[in-house]
Amino acid sequence: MGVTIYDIAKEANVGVGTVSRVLNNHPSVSPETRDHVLSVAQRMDYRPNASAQRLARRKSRTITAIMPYITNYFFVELLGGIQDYLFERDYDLLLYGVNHPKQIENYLQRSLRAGHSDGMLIASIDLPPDYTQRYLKNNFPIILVDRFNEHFDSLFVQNAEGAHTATRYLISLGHSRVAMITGNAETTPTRERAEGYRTAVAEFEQVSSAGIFHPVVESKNDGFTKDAGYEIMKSVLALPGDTRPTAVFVASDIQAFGAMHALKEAGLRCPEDISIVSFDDIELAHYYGLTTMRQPIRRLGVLATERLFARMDDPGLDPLHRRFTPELVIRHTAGPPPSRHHDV
Amino acid sequence: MGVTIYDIAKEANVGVGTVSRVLNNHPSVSPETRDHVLSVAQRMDYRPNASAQRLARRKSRTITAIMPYITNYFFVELLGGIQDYLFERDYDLLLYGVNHPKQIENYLQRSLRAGHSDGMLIASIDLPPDYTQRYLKNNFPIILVDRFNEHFDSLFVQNAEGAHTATRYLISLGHSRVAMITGNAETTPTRERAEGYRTAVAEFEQVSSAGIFHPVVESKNDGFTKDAGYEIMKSVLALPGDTRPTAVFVASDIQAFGAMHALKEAGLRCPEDISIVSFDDIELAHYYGLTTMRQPIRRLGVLATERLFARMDDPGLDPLHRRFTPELVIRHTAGPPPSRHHDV
DNA sequence: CTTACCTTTGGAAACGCTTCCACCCCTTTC
DNA sequence: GAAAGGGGTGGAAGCGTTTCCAAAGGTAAG
Repeated sequence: MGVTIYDIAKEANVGVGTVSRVLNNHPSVSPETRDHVLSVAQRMDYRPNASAQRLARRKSRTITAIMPYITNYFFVELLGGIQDYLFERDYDLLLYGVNHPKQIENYLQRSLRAGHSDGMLIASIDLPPDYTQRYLKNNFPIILVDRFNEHFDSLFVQNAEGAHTATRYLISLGHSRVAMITGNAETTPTRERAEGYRTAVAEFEQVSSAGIFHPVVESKNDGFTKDAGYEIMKSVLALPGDTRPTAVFVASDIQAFGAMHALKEAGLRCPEDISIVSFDDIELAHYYGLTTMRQPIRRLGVLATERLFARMDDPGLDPLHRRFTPELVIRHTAGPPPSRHHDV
Repeated sequence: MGVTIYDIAKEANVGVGTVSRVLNNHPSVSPETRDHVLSVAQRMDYRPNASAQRLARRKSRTITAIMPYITNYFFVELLGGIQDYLFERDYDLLLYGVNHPKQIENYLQRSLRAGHSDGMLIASIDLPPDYTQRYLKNNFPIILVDRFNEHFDSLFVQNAEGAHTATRYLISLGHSRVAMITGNAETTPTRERAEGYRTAVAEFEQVSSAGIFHPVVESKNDGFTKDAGYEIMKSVLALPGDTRPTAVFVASDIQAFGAMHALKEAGLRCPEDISIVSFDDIELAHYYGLTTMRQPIRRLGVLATERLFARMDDPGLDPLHRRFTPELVIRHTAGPPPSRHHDV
């Protein structure tokens, strides 16, 4: 049906080898032959067959990315970074967006087919152990983003350190009763950020924790939603007066939006009545004056892809584990606790 | 290097045809042969070669999606719909995200290679005329989303009608001096929505327009950003008192957020002092009580993909043009104009 | 004039699968 | 007992490239 290089070869009175060389800009072709073949190809509206090229080259010029559709901004930012890099390299991107955890296994399975793609980026997903083995065995180039695995290149932010910094900042403002609002209990970011929070609280004798609050029911997006933040903050506010925190570390900006809404509804002001520091620094955070921990998401995408190409070039590379320290961005949602505030 | 069906055939003492039939669940294989071949394949850790399959089948089981990274929410929602559908069908998604308009040409070029993908979804992008011809000539299955083209299936929202409804709603509340805030002038959604706005205003003698306001300088995302909304609203507020509108139709939720911020900064309340109706109904709109026109984005993604599969099955289908009417979602940012308000 | 080398070329083999055709053997039917 | 049919199988051909090898022709050196 389509025009093949054989058709071109016949029409141009040359061999298929020559046609192929012309089309691939191979140096050893005379200029006249090149021009002639090119003009014939154009005239016949030749379109190379991608599948045949992939098979013959044993390269797909495609990479796969697997990531959850969770927390939109993260996804879009990361993808933007990845695609910028791929565009330069003329690589295609095969995207597996995870809407439901059950899809992960299926996606990993598909990615295992030979010649499917030349490498893979896995973001915000814990790689199942059996697949760890299989990928290692095939020596398939894999980079983990926002997750750590000793066997693979991993780029991730230091959740615990970030949470620690955020909590210490609240304490440094004078708060002695703090709380944490976070996502579903068993998830990696929640676990790590809670750890940082606990450590910070434990460092100060005079500071006590009013608790770490999770969504009551397992909620979507690992619990990192505005609605979850709203509901959780309501239950925090329902605490008896003397056990109620004056400051809350919220594990994500998106939850912080919900939490602030609950505050407003309860007639409380932020930061005058309750201070909030959150995590992520999504675009809207700037807009709503959120004091938060910044993650360099787009940069993570670019660097991960860069590393993937390095590994595709040289699969023997030792796993590289690169941590990024989130940075405190001070805006207007955290201040001194009410008592002190009144002293001023 | 990898295990091929020839290796399996030899090991299992059968022909390659049989191996292929087993792996593809072809009916005419005896149960014993099937089990035996399957166990050999498993033992040898056989992984089919995707490129070879694509070449031999003349099908890639992949579809391409091209869309701008503009207005995050739209992108993510649409992609979610597309991927849900593809997952069921066991198809892969090749994503070309457009960060810069110059990339479009390159992406279209790549998609033109034979065997690259079985069909394509193009969202929020005007197809260049020369490519229209080329795709038509190849009879390549293409679906347009959020854009209209007579030659291809198109699914799109009725921007003009939506804008018309929004503006009429403001007028029905009693506003007689309204304005519109929108994106960069030459873009399709801006053009269409402005048209609906103009029509609505023209229908009422007693109503006058305070103008249609675009970003002063061309801004990113076609001008649909919070910052643009903020800046534009500031210039609207700078209008002399008697020419200042009491209601504004903002062409996107994201700009409305910025506009509301400008209002707040100027000490004005919404809707008491100035009413706002916007367009899109992104997730946050609900949260901030925005009265807006809802677009069924995710549904658009699902239906577009469904149609793409129908077309891949039968490329002879006549182009289908399906319009979706945006729906007015009344929340709390639009009310009667100040004068009337005081009368109450 | 011979040898050596370089540039350019043609074409076969390989990539790893699917599919079609021919064939075998076993039932069923008359 | 012969003919017809059908399930199961082997293997060749084909998908459309790339790449390697051999060879042709030309030029430079001896």
